[in-house]
Amino acid sequence: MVTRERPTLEAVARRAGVSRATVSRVVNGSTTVAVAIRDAVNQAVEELGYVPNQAARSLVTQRTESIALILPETASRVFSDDMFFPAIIRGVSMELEAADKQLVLMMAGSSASHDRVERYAMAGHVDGVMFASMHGADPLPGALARLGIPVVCSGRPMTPAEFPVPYVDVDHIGGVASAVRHLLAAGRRRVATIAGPQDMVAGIDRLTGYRTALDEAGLAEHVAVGDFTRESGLQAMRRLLADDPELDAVFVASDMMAHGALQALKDAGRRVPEDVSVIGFDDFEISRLSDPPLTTVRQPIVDMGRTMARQMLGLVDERTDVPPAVVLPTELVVRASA
Amino acid sequence: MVTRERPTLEAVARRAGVSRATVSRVVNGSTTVAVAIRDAVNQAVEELGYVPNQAARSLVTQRTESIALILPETASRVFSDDMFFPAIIRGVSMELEAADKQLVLMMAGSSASHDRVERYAMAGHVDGVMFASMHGADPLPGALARLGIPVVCSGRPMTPAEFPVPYVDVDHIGGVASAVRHLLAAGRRRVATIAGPQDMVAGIDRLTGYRTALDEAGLAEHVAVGDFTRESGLQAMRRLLADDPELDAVFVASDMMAHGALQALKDAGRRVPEDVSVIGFDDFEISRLSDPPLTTVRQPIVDMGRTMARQMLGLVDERTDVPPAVVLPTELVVRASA
DNA sequence: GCTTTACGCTGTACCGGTTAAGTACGGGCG
DNA sequence: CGCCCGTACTTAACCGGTACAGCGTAAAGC
Repeated sequence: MVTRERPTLEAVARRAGVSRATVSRVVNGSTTVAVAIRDAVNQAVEELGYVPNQAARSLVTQRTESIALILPETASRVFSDDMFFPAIIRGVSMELEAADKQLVLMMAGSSASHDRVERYAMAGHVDGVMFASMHGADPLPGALARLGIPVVCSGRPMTPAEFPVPYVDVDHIGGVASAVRHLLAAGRRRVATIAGPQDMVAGIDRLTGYRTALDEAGLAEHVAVGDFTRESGLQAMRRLLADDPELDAVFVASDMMAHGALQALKDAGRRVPEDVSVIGFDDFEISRLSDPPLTTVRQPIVDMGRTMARQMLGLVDERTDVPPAVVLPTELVVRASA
Repeated sequence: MVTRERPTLEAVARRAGVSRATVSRVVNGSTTVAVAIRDAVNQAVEELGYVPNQAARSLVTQRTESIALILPETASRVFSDDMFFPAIIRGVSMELEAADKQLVLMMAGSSASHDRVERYAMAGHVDGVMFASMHGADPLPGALARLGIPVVCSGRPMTPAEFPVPYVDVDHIGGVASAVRHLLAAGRRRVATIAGPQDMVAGIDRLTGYRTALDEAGLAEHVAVGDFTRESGLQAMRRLLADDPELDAVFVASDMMAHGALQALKDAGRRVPEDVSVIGFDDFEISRLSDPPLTTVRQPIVDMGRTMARQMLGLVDERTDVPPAVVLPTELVVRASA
């Protein structure tokens, strides 16, 4: 490997016949440089193909211009993770790119990798850390924030955090409630739900939304709990049907579970939506393609990523107007299943 | 933001009553340090919570311990991208993590971002660059390699590259050929294909595999071209059926297109696999769940990621045994559709 | 005409590590 | 006993930038 010598400031300075400091000012776009000199420097930069060395720059500025995004390396990978995280990454990446910051991706989950993340952030390798974790009880975000490192989370933290961390979340409760109201407005009266895991904010809040809407209507609730996977949705739907063969609608707390539920309903000879209406949550691409296409609550995942990134950029710039919490709206997407 | 002062080598040295150099040697695990001193230093490190500053280290070692992964930011996002890249990322990430290297993610595609990537790599911010691009005609990998920067590509480059770049690919041709032979062995004789875009290696090679197997059997080929999307698969299947209503099998060059084809076949009243056998390529999760479950050629995407990363690690270590090309095996996964 | 002020550039001290060269010291050997 | 040598540490010179103090020059002020 020939790693061609990269030209340094010094080299550019010599060639342009000025001092290192002047070249630095030109490169960093200072205004107080005479036009003639600026042009000469720029020409030298051009000719030598000079690119500033980031390590040297970081050393003195104490900034790296890069931001870490931590993904939980869920030991048992859930299929929906493969739909969720890419969208988050895309959103984050768009926003960071616009700000000319770099994105460093890290997996965390094991306590070993926890340490890794902490040490990494402490080593000053990044200017801030974003958590795409959906498990809100993680102590790491708070720990880093306590150390003065800018942190943003996706999803409201579950523990009321002694050290509060800015977060962005979506309006689970409002979205679910309006979905359930949609079912009620269509005349459904035996509305069940397949809830998500109750140790995640997303699972909890979506169940709350369901309860809210049912309370309003004075109807009895009917809950089965799944773990967001398709298989668990299938099982949960079977249980619901066994408990109440007459149910006429079900709100399912994730699209993957909803697809499992559709399968169970088909197996049980129920027609969707004629016999049973189904509404999911997520609005993944596949939900447009299922049979029938799934009515679902869309959460703006790419926007979550963008928003996280924007908050992060605000934090690293030490702006004071960074909101401690942003809750993005959800939207009911009506298709054939309800 | 209180950015608590991070302790430096100097601080640790003072506390341990030794010189900076000695602390450095302890931290980097040099053997020529007396046990007593080593322990004293380690204790001081512990007490102060010392973490070496990466920028300072990089400045002198000329290594950053991080590797970039470039994803093409396909302007018109294809759904399958959302299945492919996460798997690549996962593979890469596993391997890099094991080697204690960081992963920097960058999107590229626009020529502006091209520049960005080039400057970024040149700035010495990463030790090497991996391209997860599937469009093999990109000049950037070659350009970086020429500058002496370690580069690895996923997918055989299309242009025979004046400056060769190590790559990892899968055995498209062999996998497709065995899929088609599977169809022939089941007695199918009018075997069509829905090919991928002919400006991508994956599209070209998979078509070649189909042709190879059909040539062997002395059968006529029947080709429609899609662009790897579900919709294009649906359209292509319609064309194939219109051209030859008697066809009894089709190899489809991607799972997404295969799902479109299944739809078109259903619309046309054909039963799968009774009337028409269908085989896809990719083995995405959804293919297990389709109706009928899709027989498909699996490509080991996570392994591709791992392999890329391993090659990259070899390159940055300047090992001489880094293979210029690795071709991973594909595997026919037989389900109900063929 | 001489001082004051502003401007624009240079010199240089850092940033926090690594590492080659230098030094102190104890032990083996002639 | 003096010499040499290896071991284990310290000293100091970088790495490649940034930023601040300082200085020369020219325009403005009186």
